[in-house]
Amino acid sequence: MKALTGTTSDGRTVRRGAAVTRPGREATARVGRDATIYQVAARAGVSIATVSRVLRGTAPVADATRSRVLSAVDELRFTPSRSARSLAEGQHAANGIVFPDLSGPYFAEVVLGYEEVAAELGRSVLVLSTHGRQAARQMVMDLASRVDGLVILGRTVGDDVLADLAGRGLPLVLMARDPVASADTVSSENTASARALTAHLVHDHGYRSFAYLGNTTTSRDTSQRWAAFRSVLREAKVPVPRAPTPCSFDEEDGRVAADRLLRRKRPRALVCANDEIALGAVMAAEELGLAVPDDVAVTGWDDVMAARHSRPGLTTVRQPMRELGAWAARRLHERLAGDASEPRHEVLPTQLVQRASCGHHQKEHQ
Amino acid sequence: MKALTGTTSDGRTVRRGAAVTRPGREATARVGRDATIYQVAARAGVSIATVSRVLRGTAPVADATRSRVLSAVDELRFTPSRSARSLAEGQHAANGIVFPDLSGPYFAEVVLGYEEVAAELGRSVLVLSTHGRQAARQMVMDLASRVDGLVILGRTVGDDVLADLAGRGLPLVLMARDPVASADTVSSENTASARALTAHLVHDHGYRSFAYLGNTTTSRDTSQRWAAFRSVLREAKVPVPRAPTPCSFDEEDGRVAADRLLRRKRPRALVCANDEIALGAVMAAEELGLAVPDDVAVTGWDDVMAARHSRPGLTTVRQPMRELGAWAARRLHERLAGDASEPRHEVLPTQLVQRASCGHHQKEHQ
DNA sequence: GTCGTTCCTGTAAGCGCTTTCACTCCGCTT
DNA sequence: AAGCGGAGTGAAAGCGCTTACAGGAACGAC
Repeated sequence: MKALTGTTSDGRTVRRGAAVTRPGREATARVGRDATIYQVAARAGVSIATVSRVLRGTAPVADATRSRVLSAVDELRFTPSRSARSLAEGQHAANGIVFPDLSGPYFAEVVLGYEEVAAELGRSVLVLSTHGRQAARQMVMDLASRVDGLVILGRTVGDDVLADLAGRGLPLVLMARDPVASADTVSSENTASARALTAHLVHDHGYRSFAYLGNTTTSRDTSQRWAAFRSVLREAKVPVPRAPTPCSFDEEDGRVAADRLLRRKRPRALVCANDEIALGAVMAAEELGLAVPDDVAVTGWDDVMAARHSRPGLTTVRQPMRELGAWAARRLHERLAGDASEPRHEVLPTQLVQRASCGHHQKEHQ
Repeated sequence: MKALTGTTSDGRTVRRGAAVTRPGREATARVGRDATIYQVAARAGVSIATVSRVLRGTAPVADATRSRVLSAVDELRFTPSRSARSLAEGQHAANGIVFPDLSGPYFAEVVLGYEEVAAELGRSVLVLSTHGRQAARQMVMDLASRVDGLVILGRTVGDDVLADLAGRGLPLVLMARDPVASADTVSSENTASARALTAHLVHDHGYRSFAYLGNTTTSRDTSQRWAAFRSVLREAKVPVPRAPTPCSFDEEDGRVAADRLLRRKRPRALVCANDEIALGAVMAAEELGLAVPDDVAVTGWDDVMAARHSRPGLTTVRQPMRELGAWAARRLHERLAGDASEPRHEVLPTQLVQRASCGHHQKEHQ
């Protein structure tokens, strides 16, 4: 290492010095300039290559050298710069998840399941909620440049964006969305369970007039449920509502929509696109002096916590929210590990949960 | 631009070529190599500096040049590399949020409020849930190297980690945690509302025997509530429980803890550290054939959705969960914008929500 | 005409890592 | 005694941007 060391650290010292005095850098709140690998190398009397090797364990390093490097790292509280590493490696060791809105237990649970597995696999996770903003495309593209792979929920962004992303070779996992390009997809089962739910209402309870609450254009999940709902009614020769009663996916909107609906007609059963709408609907019914389920039956979807505690207990369909996120995280990881097999389209099972809001049963569950 | 252009693009072309053929790069799933600023520059017949200027708008560029660059960008579907930009700028344009666990409506709402504001301010957000993992320190440090600022909830990590982070000049906002170093903090009001809640139970309802359910060591919030609860009892000369009944913050644990407790003693009122525990406790009471609130009163904290829908309605204290996240995001942004003023310690107001689970009132809130 | 000025643009030096290549020792074989 | 292979290390080229600095050109003003 003779004179070389000196040269190295000197050369670098000059650079650093120049950088520090360099004007024009906006004054961020950052104060204590982090140590760089050059400083560590200088202190340990080795080259930066060796420091890197010690830290990453990519090549044998003599014990004596290693420990010198390690103490230098320690003394300087050195933490390698993530962006420099990413730039050099061409990887981020991070992946993202995009959803239309984080509100509501559904998205929260999905993100939880995702984060847990991703963290386990050593990947950082970036979240982006588009909130239906106009700038969604831009935001997603920006996110894309920070990650190695992306999970996208529902119809957050258009097919063109997906195609663009896929075209860049960015591994994608789509959730609750129709397959696009070469991306993997995960969703939970909708058709069979929506059929089972509707059949239960028609055949076990004998209801003959229905309404469906919820938007069916913003999500593949709900449009599938709506379609299954209709087909069961049609097959049973029960009047089929022309269209769903539009309503966004929160409680207040469910309450308002149900209130308006119940003042006009009086369907015997309200099938709602998710639990929050359903809970809002129950509230609206009670405000109008209608008893649930005796005057009007109500069902939800998801089986969120409040569904279990509400009065009456809400009949709903449980979907494996965390598992959806977890599956996506695992699949993305496989892709990033080099799996180039055909896209997979996973459908996770759901479960009909009968409680009191849809009517009284023989063996009451609640 | 004469021969210069040629030189530039050539020189770069050689580099790129070398990079592409360069062996050893692990085969990630990435396929379609993204375009770089060099290719855009070559195509538009300008230097990379000009491309950068067009894209960032940092200096005047002739209209003709600008449009040539823009078309090149378009044709090549160029998206600047985020890591290169971060490295050059010394900034990430991202910030992170760390919490012990994402489960439960509380954390979900905080994160939502945070994400919404951060995104609005043009910052990407990284989330990290430590899940009480051993590697928490490592994970947080890793996260720290990817962001310009960090929000940390509760006692996720030790003071030493915080000091280290702060020492590096990383702006920090602490939530629901005792002030440390020079970090800003936000929390919601605990003492006054816990006093009001307890006083209501003692004075308005006249209860004389109490239990407190929930861990008080893992969070400043709950330990403050516990302290306030005790002091009101002491002042009212009501027997004070020696210690809280330990119980983690989920429903199932609440149910189990309450079940065990109610089989031994029979406190007249159960004050719970959050709504989930309370809901679990209500369930346990009912399973034991006890009526809520007639045999045993129960109160929660947070006012999550299920609290409103449960039977009986849960008396609780509403805390501005989203606003906590939003405040943190805004404060962090101010810090990053250069605000170097004294650390702020914000306390957001809460609100006592009286429903039926604590006993019957004159004017029933339901 | 000459001399600022104002506009545009290019050159090149970083930013802080990773990794290839080359080279020096050493201990062992033949 | 010459050769070989492996272990350990350093030099330097990249990774893809941003930006200070240095002109060149066009335009008025005197």
